[in-house]
Parts: sequence; C-alpha cells; structure tokens
Amino acid sequence: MLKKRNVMTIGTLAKTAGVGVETVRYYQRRGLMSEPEKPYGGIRHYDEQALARLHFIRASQWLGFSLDEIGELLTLQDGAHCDEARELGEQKLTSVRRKISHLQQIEQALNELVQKCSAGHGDVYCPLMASLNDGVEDATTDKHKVR
Amino acid sequence: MLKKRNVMTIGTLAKTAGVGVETVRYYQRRGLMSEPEKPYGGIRHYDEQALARLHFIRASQWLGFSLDEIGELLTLQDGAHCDEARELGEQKLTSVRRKISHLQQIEQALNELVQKCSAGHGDVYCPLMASLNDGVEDATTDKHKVR
DNA sequence: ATTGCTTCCGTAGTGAGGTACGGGTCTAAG
DNA sequence: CTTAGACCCGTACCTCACTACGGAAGCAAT
Ligand SMILES: [Zn+2]
Ligand SMILES: [Zn+2]
Ligand SMILES: [Zn+2]
Ligand SMILES: [Zn+2]
Repeated sequence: MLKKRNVMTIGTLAKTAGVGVETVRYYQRRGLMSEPEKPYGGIRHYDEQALARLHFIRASQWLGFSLDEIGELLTLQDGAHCDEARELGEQKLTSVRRKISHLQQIEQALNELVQKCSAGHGDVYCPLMASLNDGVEDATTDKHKVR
Repeated sequence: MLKKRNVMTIGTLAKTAGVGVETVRYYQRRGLMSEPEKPYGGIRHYDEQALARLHFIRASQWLGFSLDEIGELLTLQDGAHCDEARELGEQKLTSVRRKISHLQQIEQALNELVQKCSAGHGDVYCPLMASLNDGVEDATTDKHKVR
C-alpha cells in the first residue's frame, strides 16, 4: 500500500477516505469526481486532490446535502460565488430545522402513548392501541401526510 | 359516492382515508390489509373496519414505524399483549430521540458555517467552502459514517 | 511461473414505499 | 343503450445512494 507521496490507486484512495471502491466509481459516474487518465493499459492513479474531493463530498453529505446538491456546491467551490453556496446552506438549515420540529412532535406523541400504556390501564383496552386505531388524535392537523 | 352505511368501494375507501387506490392495493399485497371477497364477477366492498385499519397504518407510519413494524403491531392489536406493543413504541421513541440529536448536531455545524460565511470574510477564501474541503472538522468523530 | 488480490468496466440488483400503465370488466348517468 | 368513469389485476417503474456481479487483465509475492 505504498503511496509514493500523494499517488494512490482507487482502492487506497477509497480506504483512506473511508468509503468503498464502488462508491468512488459511483461518484465518478455521477460526475462528482473525474476519472484520471490512465497510463497505457495500466491503472489510474489518484492524488491528494481526489482525496480532498472525497472529503468535500462526505462532509457535505453529513450536513444533509444530496448528491445532486453537492454537485451544485462543487461548481461554486472556486470561492468566487460563495453567496450562492451560503444560500444553499441556509435552505438546508431551514429544512433541517423543519425535520427537527417534526421529529419533536412525534417524540411528544409517542412518549405520551407509551406513558399512558405503561401507567397501567387495568383490563381496559390499551390506550396506545386505541390511539393508533383512531389515527393518533393529537399531533398536527396533517395527520395523513406522512411522506 | 353513496356509501349505504359503511359500505365503500376501494376508491371511496382510499379517498376517505386520504390515500391513493394504489396505496391500498399495495398494503393488501404487503399483507397489512385483507382483500374482501368479491361478489361473483363484481366489485369488492369495504367497511368501517377497513377504514380503521387504514387509520391505524397511517397513524403508526406518522409515528415513524415502518410497514414491517406496523405488520407486527397489527398482530398485537387484540390488546392482550400490549406489553410487546409498548416495547416497540419505546424502541421507536429511542430511535426518534437519536435522530433528533443527530439532526441537532447537523443544525449546529451548518449554522456555524453559514454564520462564518455571512460574517463577511474579505477576499479570504470562504470558510464555508474551506470547512467542506477539510471534512467539517468539528461535529462528531464519526465523520465518515453518513448512512 | 503460478497463485491470488486488485483494477477495470458495464450492467444489474437492493430497499422502502409507493406510483404508473395497460387491457379488460362493471356500473351509474343520461 | 351507450358511454364515461370506476374497478380489477399483474407488472413495471420511480427515487436515492449505493452494492454486487462477472469476466478480463495487471501486478505483487511466493
Ligand atoms: Zn455567482
Ligand atoms: Zn397498553
Ligand atoms: Zn404477548
Ligand atoms: Zn463565504
């Protein structure tokens, strides 16, 4: 696994970045990474830039960006139009906050149900089940919009 | 659209529950709902029970249960083993809480990045982009475990 | 030189939760 | 009685981010 100062095979690159080889190839197909030219009949070699690109992708992904969005971010990477990149970040922030508050509503409802059940209802029909049958009365008004 | 007291076609049932016809058929294929027998060469009819079942499914889904888990919940629906159902609810609650705290970490990191960028870095290379390139230094230690 | 792990490349499958299509049959309105 | 709009049913397709498969060819160690 000698990497003669910043020269790696795809396998080494992938392992270093903590992803699978197939994942790297997938990102190439998606246009998120370029395929280096290969020396005649040989094996492509990757450098630090490829590794940095992989880090960029995984970091963005961790923040919740989709691969499509990451492609967009990459075109703004020159630093010249960071206003657009920030805009994307702000949108993502909004959507993350929406997700959080949605999950918090669920947390509340679920907690309530579990509490009611474990409080010990004698031989009465379980209020947890009853609530599920009634469609979880509480929560929001968009009961039926799950997706 | 007359529903002669609790008798509906699949279309009416679906609309009443706020889902698509294809979705009902999909739940039947998944074994979450039964297909009523159909009168010779005719059209199946559905009753209040089918509607209740649909409500149960959507409510559970809203709480974050997968269709597989919902299948399990349904077998516990008799009220006789609500201990098992509560157990499932508690597990789901735990996973919802994990998701929330994960999203809160993301929220923090993303907010920090956006703030740093919008604070106005002169002609310096955008710190948002820089962080992405470095792999979002902060956050947790499991940087590369996105999924 | 033979073994055995990589790389290369295209194509196909996974999982979750549906959605769409198409051809045939029923039924209610006019 | 005709026709528009359901219904029935199987099958295919969709998104997203991978993951696996298969066969040929390269390269490193024994
Ligand atoms: Zn610009
Ligand atoms: Zn109970
Ligand atoms: Zn039991
Ligand atoms: Zn900036």
